[in-house]
Amino acid sequence: MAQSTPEAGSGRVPAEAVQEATVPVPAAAGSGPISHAIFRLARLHRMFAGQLLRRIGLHPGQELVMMHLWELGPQRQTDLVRLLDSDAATMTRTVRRLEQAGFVRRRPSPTDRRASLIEPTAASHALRREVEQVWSRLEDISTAGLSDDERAAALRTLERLEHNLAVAAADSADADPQR
Amino acid sequence: MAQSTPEAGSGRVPAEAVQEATVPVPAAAGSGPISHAIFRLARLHRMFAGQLLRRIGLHPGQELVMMHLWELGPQRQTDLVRLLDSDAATMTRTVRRLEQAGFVRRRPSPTDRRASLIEPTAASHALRREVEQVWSRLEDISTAGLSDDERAAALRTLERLEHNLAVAAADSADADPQR
DNA sequence: GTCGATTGCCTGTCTGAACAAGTAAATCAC
DNA sequence: GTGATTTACTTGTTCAGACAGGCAATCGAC
Repeated sequence: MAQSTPEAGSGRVPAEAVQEATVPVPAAAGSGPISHAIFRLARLHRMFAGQLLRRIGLHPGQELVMMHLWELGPQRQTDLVRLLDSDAATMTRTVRRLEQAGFVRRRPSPTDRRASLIEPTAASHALRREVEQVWSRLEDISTAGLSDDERAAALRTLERLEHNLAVAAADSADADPQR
Repeated sequence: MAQSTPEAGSGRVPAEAVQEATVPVPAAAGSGPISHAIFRLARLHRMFAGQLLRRIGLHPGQELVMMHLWELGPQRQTDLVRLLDSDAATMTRTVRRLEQAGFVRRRPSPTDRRASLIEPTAASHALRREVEQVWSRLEDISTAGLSDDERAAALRTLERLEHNLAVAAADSADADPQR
């Protein structure tokens, strides 16, 4: 988040200052306004989520692993990778850190000696409500001042952009099938 | 991006498969639908930008530094940090890598012996058009099938969400001014 | 059964991003 | 001018994420 607001620290933040901080890339923004907006929104959103998660002892990304484990029960790493559309290498390290933090435990799979089952610990269940509060807080903040209709419209917009990118990714993926 | 589409690789990707890949977090998504949509959109967008940038020899983030240098001319690192709303430490390393890649050069500031001026090299100017093409391509893909009105509406939506988060960030920043 | 391919997982490496801490130069207060 | 503070930058550490490579267990074709 860097220095957030250099001139702040004392009193109220004027609306212009917020507007300023909202548009950190005024110069090169002319090129792709929507792309730039996605980029900036993503930055802020991730930063905010990171702040909230830090207070409960999780790093961004770890909460998603835990949520899946809480909902679905013990999973192999491969399953987690598929659920999160993540990377096996990243999952190896994320699980190890969660294990070191005491939030998950590994148990050898009874049917496949290559795999191990990752399961949430009892200690982790205390986190669950906090994680849900973080998500709910994030949602409230993001959609502050929006009516139900506007939220539905915003969701459709986001999903439409996502769908466009997903289709393009799938197209370019089977355009060069060298993997 | 991981394995994109496990069952693909042969022919066309059915719409359901795209939809599947579009929603990698179906389970825990019920909590904050908009937050989740932002998260997924951001992931895809970043991944796509990364793919395009990789072909021209840049890593995500580096292109923003270069765009500012091309537009504004030589800048101190502090200026770049402020323009990108980034971090001084990150900027130190990013500039070093761009320097090693031959895209920027450092020159000591004539007026401030603490600072150095970062300037784009002649070699870097060949990149400029390619970077602009990447941004334009990304914009086209993201907004495919949207009318001008819909693009404007999407932009307003994104900026509204961004504004909400920016205000909340500013508020929580001057709520605890211990920094 | 045996051999080859696939699957599950790990390590190494490189990148951005964030935080903490430190150094050196410039600026401000007196 | 002297001392305290601020500024510009660097380094160290830790995290996620992506890619390459590698090992061992499993599965499939034969």
